[in-house]
Amino acid sequence: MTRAKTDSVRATQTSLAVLSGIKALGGSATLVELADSLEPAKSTIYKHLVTLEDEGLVVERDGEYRIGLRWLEFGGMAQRYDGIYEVAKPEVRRMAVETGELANLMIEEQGYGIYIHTTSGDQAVALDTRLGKRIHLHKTAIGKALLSSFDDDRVAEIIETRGLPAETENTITDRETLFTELETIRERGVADDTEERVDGTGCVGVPIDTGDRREAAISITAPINRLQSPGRKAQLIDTVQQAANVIEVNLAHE
Amino acid sequence: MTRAKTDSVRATQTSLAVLSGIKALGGSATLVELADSLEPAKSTIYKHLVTLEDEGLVVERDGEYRIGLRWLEFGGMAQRYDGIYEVAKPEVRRMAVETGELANLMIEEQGYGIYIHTTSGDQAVALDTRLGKRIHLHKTAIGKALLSSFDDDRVAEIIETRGLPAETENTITDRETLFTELETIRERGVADDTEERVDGTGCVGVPIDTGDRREAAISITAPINRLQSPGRKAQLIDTVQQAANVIEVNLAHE
DNA sequence: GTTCTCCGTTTCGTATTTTCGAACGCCGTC
DNA sequence: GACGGCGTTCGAAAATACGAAACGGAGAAC
Repeated sequence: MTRAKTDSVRATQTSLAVLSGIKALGGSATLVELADSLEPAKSTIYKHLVTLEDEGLVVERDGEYRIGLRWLEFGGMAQRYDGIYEVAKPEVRRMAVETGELANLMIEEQGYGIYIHTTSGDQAVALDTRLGKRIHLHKTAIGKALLSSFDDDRVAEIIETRGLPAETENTITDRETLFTELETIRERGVADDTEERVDGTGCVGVPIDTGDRREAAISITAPINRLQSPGRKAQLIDTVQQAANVIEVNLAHE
Repeated sequence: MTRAKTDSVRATQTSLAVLSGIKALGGSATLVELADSLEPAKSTIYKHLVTLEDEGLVVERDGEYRIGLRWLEFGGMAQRYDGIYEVAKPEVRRMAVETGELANLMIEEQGYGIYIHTTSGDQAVALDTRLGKRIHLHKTAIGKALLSSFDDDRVAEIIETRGLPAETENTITDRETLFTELETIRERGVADDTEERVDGTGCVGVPIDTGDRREAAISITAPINRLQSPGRKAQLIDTVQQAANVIEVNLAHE
């Protein structure tokens, strides 16, 4: 089908396709639903489901298959591998409490940004930026903050492998525009976006100097009406920058 | 009903064995380390690693393979499937803040208990009860609280499939002792343990009535010296029971 | 009560893959 | 300049994942 470098283990890919199928169908699905939406034969999917259930990666309940909690066992391990999560977590929470908005922590992996922690304040927008959510880096302030801490070669490589797909009308889809913006972010020390990923919301984000660990960034997401008030925006930027500072100091002291 | 023994997809199991191998080696490992600790040939493990890396389940960094953040993508989905997580999360946090101890939320799956949320207060013990941690239900107060909300048949089935292995000298390993204890827990409405899973710490936990959702329980973990002071223990029990109440009310109102 | 329908489950033969062990080539160290 | 450790590639043989079709049980329809 696709390019054959060191060709992969097909059965593993099939298993993952089944898992992705469950996810695509909203988190739970019957065998027939999966067979209809996926390529492999029903019996094949069934066999994979049985295998995955044995391993705890899939659970059957009320006649439907859903993602198992075993994923958290490995996920929790990946989440705290760097130690960044544990240091940043209290500061992210403080941002959410102080501002009432949605506060996030992101790490780059394989050219994508992954939210490894999010906390909602009491006026926070309800969004899909949940734990484990994986997005293109160019689509949001926190992702652009991450990109701004990479050198141009690395950014170019990410653009090449992951592309610059649009999400809303405001998403940056042009390579030159993105590089210009990253330069601006590096000068100002803060990234922002206005309805670049989700209509009606925007973010302010800053990168975190993690020493020799993986790059990370934090952000605050807010509805645009609050974000467009200049005083409010300055306040949010201040909060994010202070939090980043605290995290950097604590990381350095570990 | 009966285990039909539709034989499993072996390659998928091998992939998972590789993942478990990485986990067993502390979260990161080289190919040779894995080949030494696992059954399959080096080249086989290598091929699986390449496949898993393509999928984001494994990431290579500094010459070592480690668990990828993609696990959080599915894990986050499993975590919040029931809606229990989001309702309980703020109350668990409140418990941690009020008491300064470690507060936990657990759900049963396939006969095991999985911590789907934990929060540390400012005096909390440092423990391995992290997000996604999977333990035998009989080994800890929160697990016994879960068991106390099941009927005897279901408890018997779990004992049969998962056993009653010991963790410390105080772990309950006898079936009758466990059933007696569960009866006591049902009467008192609260479960506790003293060094039954980890020497030096104990817990108090209560089950949560989740309606028709999956059963859940919350607990507070503390060092035994604080837990053995009667006034303190009563205080912790009170906190846990109140939190459970709030969660139950909020779940019913959804 | 009978038929119909849907869905999970099982069977089975074969072509496809996984698997293994050996060999290769890279890189830093002795 | 050889050595040792490592990730990577190769080819052949064995193992098994796969698909098509059939089974059977539970409701729904009539």
